[in-house]
Amino acid sequence: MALAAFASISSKTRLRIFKCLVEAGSGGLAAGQIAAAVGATPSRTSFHLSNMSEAGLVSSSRQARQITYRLDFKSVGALMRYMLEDCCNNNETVRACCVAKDKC
Amino acid sequence: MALAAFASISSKTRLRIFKCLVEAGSGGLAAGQIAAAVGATPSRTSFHLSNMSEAGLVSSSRQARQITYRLDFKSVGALMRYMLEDCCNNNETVRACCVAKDKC
DNA sequence: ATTTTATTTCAAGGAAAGTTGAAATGAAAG
DNA sequence: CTTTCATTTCAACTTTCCTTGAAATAAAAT
Repeated sequence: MALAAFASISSKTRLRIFKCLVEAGSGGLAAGQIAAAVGATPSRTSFHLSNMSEAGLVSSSRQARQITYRLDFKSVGALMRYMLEDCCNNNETVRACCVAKDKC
Repeated sequence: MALAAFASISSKTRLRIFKCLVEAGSGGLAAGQIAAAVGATPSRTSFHLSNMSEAGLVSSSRQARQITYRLDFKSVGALMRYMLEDCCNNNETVRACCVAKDKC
């Protein structure tokens, strides 16, 4: 799942969608609004959103005709934790960057 | 640079190399040792190492015939910070996961 | 029922990345 | 200066991913 998440956010368009959804917060955004915000076609946006969904980065729910996408902040947190703990073995240099900006 | 770094660690083999270099610590490992450790051919390993080098994740230096690769822990820390700060806008849920395991 | 709006799915073509094995480089040793 | 060892580069092939535009689905309004 971590590999898929890393692959997902390594696309320029998807990282833009990601940031967009961070700004939107827990309320999320409809697919069409996301497409407009990042300047991509609906079908391309839909493609990228389902990629992000498979990677566990976003969740979705339908309200009438619109489908709202929300960033799964817990899942993103778990990804960061995986990186820090499982990949970096809690390395101090890396950990310090996560705690305070000036340590980095 | 962040995009390249995410793309780099989204490959199974490269993530294995990454973990291998975390274990090796600041002393690093020679290319051949890395290849043996991850069970990949020298040429494939070399390919992946130069990908990681371009992404800024590792540095290298030659000692006689061997080339030692080291993980750039500062660069990894900066990547984590970028993710937390620039991408996630210091979101509390995400930040909590980086600070303490039980919060995640 | 038909139309409109929002979104997804599909097929096809193009671009990028991964793999392999052989050849090339660079450095030390005989 | 030829051989050996460690690593990289290259070419060819395969696989995977991205993009586009058209068609399909899903829900609401007329």
